[in-house]
Amino acid sequence: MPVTLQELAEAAGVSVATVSRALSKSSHRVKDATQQRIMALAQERGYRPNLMARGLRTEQSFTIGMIVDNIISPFTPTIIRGIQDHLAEHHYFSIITNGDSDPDVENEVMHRLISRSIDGIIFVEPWMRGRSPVLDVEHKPYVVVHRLLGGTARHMVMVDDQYGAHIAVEHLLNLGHRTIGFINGPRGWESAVNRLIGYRFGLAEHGIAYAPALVRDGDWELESGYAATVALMLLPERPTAIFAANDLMALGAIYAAQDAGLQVPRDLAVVGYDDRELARLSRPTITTVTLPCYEMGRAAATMLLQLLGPGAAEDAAMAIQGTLIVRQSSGAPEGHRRLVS
Amino acid sequence: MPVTLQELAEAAGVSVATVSRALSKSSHRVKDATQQRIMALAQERGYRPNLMARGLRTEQSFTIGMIVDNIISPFTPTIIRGIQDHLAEHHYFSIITNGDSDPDVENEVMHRLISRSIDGIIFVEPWMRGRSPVLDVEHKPYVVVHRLLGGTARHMVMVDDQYGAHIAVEHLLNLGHRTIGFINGPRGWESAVNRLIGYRFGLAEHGIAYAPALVRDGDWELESGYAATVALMLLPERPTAIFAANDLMALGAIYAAQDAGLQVPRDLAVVGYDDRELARLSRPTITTVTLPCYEMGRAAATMLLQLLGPGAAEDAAMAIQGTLIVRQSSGAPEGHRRLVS
DNA sequence: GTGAAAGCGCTAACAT
DNA sequence: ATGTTAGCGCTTTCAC
Repeated sequence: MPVTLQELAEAAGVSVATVSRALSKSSHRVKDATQQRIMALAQERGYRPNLMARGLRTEQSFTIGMIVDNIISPFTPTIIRGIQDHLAEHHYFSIITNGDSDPDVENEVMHRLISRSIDGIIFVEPWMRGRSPVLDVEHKPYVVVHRLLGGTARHMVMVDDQYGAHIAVEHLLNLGHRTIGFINGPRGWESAVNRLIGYRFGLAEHGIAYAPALVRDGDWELESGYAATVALMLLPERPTAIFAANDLMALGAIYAAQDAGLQVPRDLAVVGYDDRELARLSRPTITTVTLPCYEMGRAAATMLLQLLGPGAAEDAAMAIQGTLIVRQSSGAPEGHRRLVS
Repeated sequence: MPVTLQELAEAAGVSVATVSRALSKSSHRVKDATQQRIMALAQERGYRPNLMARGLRTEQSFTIGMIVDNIISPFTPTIIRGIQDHLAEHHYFSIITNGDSDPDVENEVMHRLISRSIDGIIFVEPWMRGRSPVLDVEHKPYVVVHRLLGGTARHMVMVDDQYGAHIAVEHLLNLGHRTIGFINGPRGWESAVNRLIGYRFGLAEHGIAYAPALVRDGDWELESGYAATVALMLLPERPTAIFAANDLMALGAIYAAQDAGLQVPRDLAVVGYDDRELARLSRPTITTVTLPCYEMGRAAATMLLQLLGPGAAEDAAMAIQGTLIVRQSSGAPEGHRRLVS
């Protein structure tokens, strides 16, 4: 049977109140001698507070809920890890549940989490529209990470997609490319919109006119990258480089180029996005922009714990920047000097 | 403020005990009329039981702990998903923590989980040796999934690696191969030992003598698969097929073959293990044996909930079988992925 | 500086 | 069939 405060109190010859005070940094002070004695005793008997009892009393569980869309999805585990590492440093634990792309499931799960007296919630790629009336009413703070389909949340952490697309395109421009195809994600995705902005901004900076024909909408899958590349190769002014909005489509682009007898990067440079494992394994390896999942997770956890602390809860939206990882698939095109590594 | 039993009791004009009984299937019966009235009232006011309070009383939290080695690892999320899906069906939640390949961390985390009154624990690829004195003393049941470094646990769910290796080799034998190289994992890994047994058993079944020279130890990484293949190709009796103990090394084998001017599968057939994403993306796509992570997770959760229920807790060890996925690398006639839609 | 006592929301043994 | 009561382990006034 686990050791309780009462047992400690009897053994030390004091009251439970004193033991409680000695073990937690309470406002009331305890005489140093007794404090030492009690702490030694607790150590010796292996006392561990019953957190359910404490939570019942203090209305604080040191547990937060996480509603992820699906834990089996490429970026989610890394985001979770970022969250958990920060939580662990503050002695918080997390209960993770899947929302399964269903607002009803998310809603039900939210209630069940509240039922467990969690202190707050982090939504990872949720399907709800950014505001949760339920949580607002219950005064449970929440933070949204990575994706938000419409609406805005008061507290959120996103990727800086404009920046990411910008550095990708800039890399190709610095290599001397002037005709750069862009295989984007499907219309309607926030990240697709922002990556297009970043792409256009990069071109504009270098005084290159935007040509809509160079932009194709993929669906994030390899096949769509392949098809888009085939189409781009048929253009009168053939692109010498392609920026794909994710690594999967970039790999499709590479396969299409190879099937057309082109060599990557010699005949066609390719840059991806996400830095998935495949970008390190493919031949050639793929130059890509990292999705800063771990950092986003950490940022979200930091934000939530701040909300849990004292002080005003101001609205906050963070955008985390990825970095460019240069690999084999991008290279200086023939006749051009490599300007930046 | 959340609705409590007491509020419901006052509103219904009965005692809290009656409300409690009406809402939970207690052994004591409540008059149908009052029961209906109370349930309607609870529904109307959105009553949700405070699970911390209930847990404090019943010593049951309907929460289990999960200690995974690292949530960012290829198989873990799928195992977790399997566990969570089964738990959800029984209204259990799970608290997931990382053990980080460190028995001390695992131990500390275990204590902190107990402190939260979890009902049981599932270890996913743990570093502890199979038995936890702490949990045994606390009478907290636990199940180990997927990997166990030495020792045995009373309750565990593993992969049937002998079977997996067997069907892989059998596939190659059925294709007519007689000299089959085997790139295994490092010595000392349980799964490497078992996969070797499966390999040898497959050969023996077809009356083929075991040739130690055909077996190489890799370290699970792509490069080791590459190096092993280069070595195997130099043998006097060159293998016409290679079975690699994971997909990464299989990809290394394919690259080595390609660099040697050989075509896969025409000149060398390759079979992997795990069915990672890369097996579907590489060129050629890789024939492989699935690691039944989801099923293992489900089995583990089932086992644990059984332990939590009434009845004797017999020791149990399950081995789950994967299946063979035939793709291009072993010469599947119609295993080609469609690239253009 | 320490103790006594109340109570968080719930269930279960004991009454009626 | 329902009410009364005790208590799970803890924190926190309120006394002294």
